[in-house]
Amino acid sequence: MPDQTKDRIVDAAYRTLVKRGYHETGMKDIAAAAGVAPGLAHYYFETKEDLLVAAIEHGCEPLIRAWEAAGVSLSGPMPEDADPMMFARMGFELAKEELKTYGGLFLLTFDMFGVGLHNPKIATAVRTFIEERRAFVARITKAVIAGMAAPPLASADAIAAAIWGSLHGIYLQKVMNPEFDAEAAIDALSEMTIAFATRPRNTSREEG
Amino acid sequence: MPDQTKDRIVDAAYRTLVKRGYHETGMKDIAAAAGVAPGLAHYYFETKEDLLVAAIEHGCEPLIRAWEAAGVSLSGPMPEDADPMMFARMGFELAKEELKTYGGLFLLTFDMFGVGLHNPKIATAVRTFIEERRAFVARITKAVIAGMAAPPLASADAIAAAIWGSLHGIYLQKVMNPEFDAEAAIDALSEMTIAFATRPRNTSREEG
DNA sequence: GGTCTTTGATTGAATGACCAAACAATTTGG
DNA sequence: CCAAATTGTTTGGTCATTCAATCAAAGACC
Repeated sequence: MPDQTKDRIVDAAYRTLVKRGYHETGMKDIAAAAGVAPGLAHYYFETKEDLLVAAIEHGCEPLIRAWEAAGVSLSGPMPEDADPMMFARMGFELAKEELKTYGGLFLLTFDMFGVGLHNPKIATAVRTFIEERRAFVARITKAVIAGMAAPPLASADAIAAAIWGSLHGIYLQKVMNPEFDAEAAIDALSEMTIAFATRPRNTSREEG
Repeated sequence: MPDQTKDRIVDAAYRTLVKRGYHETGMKDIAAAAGVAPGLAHYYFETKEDLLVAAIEHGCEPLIRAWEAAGVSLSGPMPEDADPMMFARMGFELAKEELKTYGGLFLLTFDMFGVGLHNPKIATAVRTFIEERRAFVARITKAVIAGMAAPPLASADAIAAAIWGSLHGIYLQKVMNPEFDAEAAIDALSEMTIAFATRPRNTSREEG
């Protein structure tokens, strides 16, 4: 029952951290939620920080599995045969879906960002978290650009950073205010992005 | 010397909070940085939270003054005579400038977001902070849309939310990793946005 | 098969430190 | 002389982490 216990602790940590936030939940709270003595949390995780990143990874699992069920892997390459524009459209649709289904995860993610601002261990976790996902968007972006009639001035990486950033800026607004219409914002982003990707060659060029 | 002292405390709070973060700085640290007894911080600010929002407002002042020097006020209306596209372009340029000049402010802002996730008083401060700035972007967006040959499907508010979100998503990446090329990302966002705003009428329409 | 030993899991209390806020006392300035 | 400003300590509580002690199960030895 040892591994199972560890999982129980991580799951309890996830639920408690989502509900109360990193700085507002103590190790005791997590241990209590897992039905376990306070000391045991430290037996499996040296520090509270380690438990936070474990909780986030735990929370991301279903989301990553959803993506792979849709035929995309976070770290793997793009399927050669598929239409990259289809992935882009699907990405925006999935983003809307995720926000509805995994709201707690986004809450915890922004909490982690906040902690990472002044906590070196969490900061490196945040950096790899961001880079991994941004690189994923960049892969799709690159494929889309390859098929554009009028290729953009900006690099695929820069565009990917803007798109990933926009999605997370929208998530932020939603997390801070549940009344906020995140779907409309993602639709707007989708409209702009897709219009840009499918514009005809003769459009007048702009300089940044 | 009473008001002056209060300002000294707010300024010390701003500097300390930027350097060490909300949860890592104590009232004593702030008081010490202001060269003042610990109790005095509580004399002027009931709670640490109040001091945080005061520090943020203090940090935003130069930025707002810079905008007004450029002829725009955060809360006021758009100037009737000016070209809205010019404001849009200028906005992106100013965003790049701000990130270079007021990096500490953005750090503290994201810290505030993180605190606001589970702190009601800060949460309302964050919501008005976001709404104020998003409304500002929406005003420009509305004016730009009015001049578009092919008006968008999305509402001005939704587009503004996507653009404001994108900027802050880019700020986030920069704050979490100083190596990140935020200027390139803002240029990419600018290119996409302006291309979308200036596209000709006959572009094929997309559905979200 | 029955004791002895080891190992890892688990407990719950103790440690040591920190901090926001409250407060009583002192100073300053008008 | 009074009120506002300022001090520095006290209070009351929290929290991550440590640690010695218990427990259960699995071998090892006879």
